[in-house]
Amino acid sequence: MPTDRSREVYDFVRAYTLRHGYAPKLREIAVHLGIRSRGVVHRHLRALEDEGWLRIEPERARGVRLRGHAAAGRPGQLPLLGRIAAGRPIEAIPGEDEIDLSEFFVNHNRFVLRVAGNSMIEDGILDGDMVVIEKREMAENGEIVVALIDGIEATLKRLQRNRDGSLTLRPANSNMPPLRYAAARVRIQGVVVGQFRSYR
Amino acid sequence: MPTDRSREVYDFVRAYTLRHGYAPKLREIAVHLGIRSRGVVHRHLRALEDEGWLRIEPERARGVRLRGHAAAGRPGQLPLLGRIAAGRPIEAIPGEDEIDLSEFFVNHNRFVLRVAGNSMIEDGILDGDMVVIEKREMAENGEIVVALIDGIEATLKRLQRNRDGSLTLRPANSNMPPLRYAAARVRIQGVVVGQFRSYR
DNA sequence: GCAAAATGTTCTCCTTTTGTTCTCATCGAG
DNA sequence: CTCGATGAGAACAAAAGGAGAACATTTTGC
Repeated sequence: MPTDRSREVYDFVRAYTLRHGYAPKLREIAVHLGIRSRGVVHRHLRALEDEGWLRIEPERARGVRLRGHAAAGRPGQLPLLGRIAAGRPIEAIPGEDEIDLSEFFVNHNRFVLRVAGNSMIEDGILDGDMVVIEKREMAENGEIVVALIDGIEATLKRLQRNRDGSLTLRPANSNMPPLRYAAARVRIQGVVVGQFRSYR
Repeated sequence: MPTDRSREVYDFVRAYTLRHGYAPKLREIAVHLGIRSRGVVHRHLRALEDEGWLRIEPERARGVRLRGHAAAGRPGQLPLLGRIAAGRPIEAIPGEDEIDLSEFFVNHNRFVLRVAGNSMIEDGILDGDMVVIEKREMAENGEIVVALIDGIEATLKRLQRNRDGSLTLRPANSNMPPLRYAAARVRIQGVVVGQFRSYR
């Protein structure tokens, strides 16, 4: 959040909007904060917009829109426009016009790993990608896990539990063989819950 | 940790940050520790920064950022633990112990598309993935773009500009042929700047 | 529909607050 | 005594915050 005063502006806009169903005017914001100048308020709103907290419809009275009411006002939201595919322009998806990234990334027990190597390439996890790991010791069949083998070697593989209690770790790469281990040799460190990649 | 007093500073900064979502001002830290001088607090913060416990954004009010695991729990930030690969346990990456997601995702001119189809599968973009698009009309050679063809068909392809001015749109899928169009038929709507995927 | 009022926007000028950098003083341990 | 840690406080640059004028556009009142 930009600054103290901007935060107060945001809090008021948010409270007002939730109560009335529409945004306050600059003057109303100003009065509430004891500011005489609408220009000052506008500057605060602009700062908030730059950091993604809200959107301003230009020249419109009450033209301030909160970004995503669900996320308790945290940034991390992007408009979800629609599907792209072969055929027709981008369609807006009705009822799903915004995607809350924070819900996905705001973590309880998560961290990021940068992936090296191509062992999971057929699952779309490429060299250099970031994977979001949720720290836990248990994992279910078919989940992609960070497994520590013999306490010295950590890998990213898909987990398969065998009937005899042993574990098979399957790479997603036809050139690499699945590896089977006694349960005692493998310690699950976490499970992949997300992945992302930056193109620049 | 540098010294006892620095530890007290750090503890307060951490507690304050986790509770409020933003860092305290130097003055607030000083009051809490019974110090009269902001300069003293600044010296402690500098010492903590030198040892990697936090980061100071210069000249910024509330510009102290916790680093590493301390930051976990704040939206937009996840600890970046290190690389995972074949061989040895997770290594911490020195100097890169934190990744700011909000900087990447929260942006003025971006939106998300859900990808349908497998035309970019060899670039690791799978059916159902989300791609982050930055709205712009220009794109450079080799960038992955959202292209609108003849005003009716939007696709995700890698852009190649040919010498004669025409454009080639290359799928990342050996089963699909590259398509060549006159420049007039193609309108770039945006460029892929990121991608992510949720595993549940 | 039209004019007046209100609203949003941009600007410049100003004060206060904050972070930053100093120097100097104190105190305790080795 | 010397050194390091700590504090006080002054001085300064930058950021944060505000006032108000001027203007364009929208909204409102009739």
